[in-house]
Amino acid sequence: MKYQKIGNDIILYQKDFNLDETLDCGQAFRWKKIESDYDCTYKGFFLNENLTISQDNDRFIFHDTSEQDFLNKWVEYFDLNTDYSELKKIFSQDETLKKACEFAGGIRLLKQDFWECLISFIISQNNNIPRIKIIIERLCNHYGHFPTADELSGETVESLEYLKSGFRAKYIVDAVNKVASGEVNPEEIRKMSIDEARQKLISIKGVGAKVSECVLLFGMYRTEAFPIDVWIKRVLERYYPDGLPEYIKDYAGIAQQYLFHYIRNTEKQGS
DNA sequence: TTCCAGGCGTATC
DNA sequence: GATACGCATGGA
Repeated sequence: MKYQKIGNDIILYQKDFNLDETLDCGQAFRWKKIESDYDCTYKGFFLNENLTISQDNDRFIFHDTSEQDFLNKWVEYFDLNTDYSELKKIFSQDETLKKACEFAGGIRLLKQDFWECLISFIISQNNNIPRIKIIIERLCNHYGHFPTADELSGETVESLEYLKSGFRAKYIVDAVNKVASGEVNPEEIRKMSIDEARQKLISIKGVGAKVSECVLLFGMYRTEAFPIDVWIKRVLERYYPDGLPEYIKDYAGIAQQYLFHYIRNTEKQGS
């Protein structure tokens, strides 16, 4: 990893990384694109650490970031110690995945917070990405940050009405209750086999196969997790009637990100 | 007006 | 165990 400290910024040169593809592909919901003189600039959060990050080709600027924060937080969050060239080489043995990797090869899997992912993907069900972002933003504005399970523990369906999250409010309340009480414990889930972890997560009302898979993939870096939503269902029916290739298994979730972005952005145009 | 959105719970067979 | 349907909300 090649980086240098210049003034208050960290400058990183990095391949296989594109901010638009990574921060606006439906895996994280708290990044906003802002105007700048760079190719693009995003402002957002990991937990409640905020960051403004810009990109010019393979040059990245972590604005107002100490070397310590960069190394301890952001290198981890953006998964910068993983060799995505190597992953894409493995994926590209498959024709469809090869196209997906070529279409948006700058996607990286963000190592997000478990709790934030749990709430975010409960909100995501039968919902669209712009509206998911708005609901999460209302929640964060209300508390001044993304609230913890303890902070939310007094909330009810009625008190959450301002979120306009519809039928999902009762699911948020159940997730809060189960996590705040310790019935669902992230540190225990982290040690479980993936099947045990799925079972545990599904015990929360409003968490089913898809949401639990997203929480494991995005919130616990379980790269073998493979969320199947309406788009991935289409990919599987069209390109993988006999199942996914065995060699992607350990990183199926990362492959899923390339496939999700590919089908969603090629199909939208009505091709 | 109707349809749809990174699904899930419930009823019914 | 599989399948059908309702669900809050808001944009297209």
